[in-house]
Amino acid sequence: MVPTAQMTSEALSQKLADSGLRNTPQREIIYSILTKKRDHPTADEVFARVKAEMPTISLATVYNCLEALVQCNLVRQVNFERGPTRYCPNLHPHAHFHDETTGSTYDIDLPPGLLEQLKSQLPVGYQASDVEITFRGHAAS
Amino acid sequence: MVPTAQMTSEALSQKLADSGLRNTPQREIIYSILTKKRDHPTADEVFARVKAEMPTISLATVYNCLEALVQCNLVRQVNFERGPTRYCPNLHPHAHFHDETTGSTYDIDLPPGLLEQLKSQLPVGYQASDVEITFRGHAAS
DNA sequence: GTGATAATTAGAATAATTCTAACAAAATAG
DNA sequence: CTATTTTGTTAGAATTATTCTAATTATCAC
Repeated sequence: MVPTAQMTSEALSQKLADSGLRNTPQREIIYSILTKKRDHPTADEVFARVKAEMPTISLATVYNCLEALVQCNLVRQVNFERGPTRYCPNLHPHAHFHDETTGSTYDIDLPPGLLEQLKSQLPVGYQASDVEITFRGHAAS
Repeated sequence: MVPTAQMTSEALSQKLADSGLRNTPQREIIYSILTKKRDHPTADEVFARVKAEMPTISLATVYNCLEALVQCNLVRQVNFERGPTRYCPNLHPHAHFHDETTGSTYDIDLPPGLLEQLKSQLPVGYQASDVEITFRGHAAS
């Protein structure tokens, strides 16, 4: 996987401000946790990780901060079969692969134009703003 | 949409038996409700519809029966962004389109081989048994 | 600094689903 | 065909993930 550059505190603040939101220590830590280990953690898992650095944080704040990061397009929510929502800081269009044995989620890069190609195959009158592709199976690696 | 032939009571019983399950009046009514109006109802919506015909049925039974129909591969579960699970008797491989304005879900037929083509593009070591494609947007019709 | 606005927090509330235990129906054994 | 076992249904409690509420705290604009 290509390591993505860490966003500066200022860039994060700017992104938040663009959506009318403020930066806070909680939001910053949570965003850094998501970029540090891109394993699609749930809110509970994020809560556990952030508590190590900021023991007084509450689960409600974790949910609120994650929502703020989703609002300002720094993080995407990933859902799989009514399991808890997972959070993904990979903003490039990509699909997800769900390993049925381990429960792990992997990002899958898609050939450029594939999503547009899929959208173009919709029947007349269907205008898709987004396409979500999820693979389910077993990953060898 | 292509109207699909109604399955006979015997065929339903056979399908259930194949998975070691019995047929019951509840399972039969619920399956008929799903095939009658293929609008991807939630368990609650199925409950409301079945109560018209069988007022004494319980919501737990609706969940149990839907699960039985899923077990014997007569019905598929469809999930969208942590909303309640929806039930779909369309067994042909297909995608779903979620209308953001109405909340309706539509089946989208896919060109034959497209799912296999997608699976073949996975990195080495990723073996997908299933691919799920969900479009989100606005349907004109 | 002061008032307004926004964010955090703890705990209560909610929604969808699953579990539990009791009862009923159906299949199987004697 | 009756007894026994198995399976299915039911009502209500429990669970899980998430959201809401109200109080407190922090930050911003002046």
